[in-house]
Amino acid sequence: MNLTDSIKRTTLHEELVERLRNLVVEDVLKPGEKVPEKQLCDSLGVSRTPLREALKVLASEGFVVLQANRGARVASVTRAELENTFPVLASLEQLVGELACQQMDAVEFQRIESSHKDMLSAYEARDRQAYFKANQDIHQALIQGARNDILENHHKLLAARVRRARFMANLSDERWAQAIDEHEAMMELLKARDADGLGKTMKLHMMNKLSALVKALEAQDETPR
Amino acid sequence: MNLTDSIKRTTLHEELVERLRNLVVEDVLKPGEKVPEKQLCDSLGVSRTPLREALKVLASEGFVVLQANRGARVASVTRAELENTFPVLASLEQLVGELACQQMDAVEFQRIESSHKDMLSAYEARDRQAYFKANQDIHQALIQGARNDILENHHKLLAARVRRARFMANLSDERWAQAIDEHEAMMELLKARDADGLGKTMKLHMMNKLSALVKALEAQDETPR
DNA sequence: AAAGTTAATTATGAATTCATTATTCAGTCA
DNA sequence: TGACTGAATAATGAATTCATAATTAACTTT
Repeated sequence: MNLTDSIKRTTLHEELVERLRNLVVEDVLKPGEKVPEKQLCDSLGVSRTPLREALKVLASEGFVVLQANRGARVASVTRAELENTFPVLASLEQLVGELACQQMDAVEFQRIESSHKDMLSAYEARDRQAYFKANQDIHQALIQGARNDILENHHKLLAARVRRARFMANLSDERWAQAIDEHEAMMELLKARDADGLGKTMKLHMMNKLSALVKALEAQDETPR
Repeated sequence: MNLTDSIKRTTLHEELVERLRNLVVEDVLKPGEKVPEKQLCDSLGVSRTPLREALKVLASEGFVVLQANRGARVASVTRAELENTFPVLASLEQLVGELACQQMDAVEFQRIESSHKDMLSAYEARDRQAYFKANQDIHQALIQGARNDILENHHKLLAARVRRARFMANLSDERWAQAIDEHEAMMELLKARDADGLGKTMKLHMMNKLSALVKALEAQDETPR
C-alpha cells in the first residue's frame, strides 16, 4: 500500500457537486428547469445546507444559474453559448495535443492505439454507444498524457458543457465519417510525435464539431417538428 | 433611468466570493495559511453559512484548498503549478488576441491606444504602480473586445492565479524592457488587424513572462536571504 | 525533562430554525 | 369574463444549533 496516498474522505457537498453535475450533463435535469431544493434533498437524503453549497459551485461552473430569492435553474444550452465555448475548448485541445505529443510514454501511446482500434470497430458496426465510449477514452488519455492539472480541470468543465449539446442534435453520418478521418490523422501525428501538427488537428477537430452542430441546428430550425 | 437594467441584487455568498478571492490574490491571506471561519465571520459581519458557501466556490476555483474536517487553507503558489498555469493562460491569450483583432471596434481600439500610451509614460517614469494599472487596462480591454463570456471567465480565473505570483519575485529591469517591446509589437499587430500575429505574440508574451519568473525564482534559490 | 496518554476545548460539517421574499389562489370590482 | 388586490402558502437566504472530529492542554510515567 502506498502510504503517500491521502485517505479519501469526501464531504457531502463534494459528492453532491459530482452527482448534480452529472444529472445536468446527462440531461436528467433539463435546461431551464428549476432545481427544487426540497425535492432533491428528500431524494438524495441530505439537508439543504450541503445541497446549496453544491449549487453555488455548480453555478460558478456554469451548469446552473442562481437568481437571488428565486433559487437555481439548470443553465440552458444556447447556440450563442456553444459558439463561445467551442473555440475556448478548441484552444485547450490544441495545447493538449502539443503537450501529449511531448509527454506521453509508450504505454500510454499503446493504450490510445487500442482505444482507437475499438473506435474504428464501433464505427464499422455503427455502434454509437461504443463509439462515444472509445472516443471518450482517447481524449481522456490524451489529457492525462499532457500532465497538466490546470489544463485538465478547465478542459473537463468545458468538455462537460459541450457534451450537453449532444441532446440537441444527432451525429450525422457525414460528420461521423469526417470525425473518423480526423482521428486517423491524429493517430498518425501522434505516432510521428508531431506536436504542432497534432495540436492544430485537434483544434480543427473541435471546430469542425461545432460546424457540424451548428449545421444540424440550422437544419432543425428549417424543419421544426 | 434605464428600465431594462435589471435591479442589482447580490447575495451574501457572491459578495464574499469576490471579497475573499481578492484577499487571496492581494496576498492579504497568505499561501498555506488557515482560513479561520469564525474570525472572518466576525470581521465581515456574516454568519458561517454564506462564508462557507463562498469557500466551496473558491476551492473549486483553486484559491483555497479544503480538507475534510480540517477546514480551508489558502492555496500555495508552487512553481510546478505556475508552470502548468501559464501555458493554459497563454493559449487563452492567443485566442483573445485573435478574436479581439476580429471583433474590436474603433472606440475600443482608441481606448487601448490611450492605455498603451499611459503604459509607456509609466515605464519612462519607472512607476511600477501606474505601469501595472495601464497594463491591466490593456489586457482587460482586449478581453472585452474578444466578446466571449466563456473565454473571459476562464481567463479571469487563471489570470488571478498567476497574479498571485508577483509576490514571489520582482519585475526585473530586463524583463520590463522586453515586455514593453512586446507590447509595442502587439499594438502594431492590432493596428494592422493581424489576428494570427497578435494571437501568437500574446501567447509568447505570456510564456516569456513565465520564463522571466522562473529565472527570478532560480536566482532566489541560489542566493537565499 | 521528554514522550506518551487522556481530558478539555475548539473548529468543523451538516441539520435545523427563522425571517423574508416569491408564488399561488381566492375574492373583488370594473 | 377578466384584470386586479391581498391573504395564504411555499420557497429561499441566512443564522443558529447540534453532533463529531481535530486540536490543545493537562497530566502521567519513565
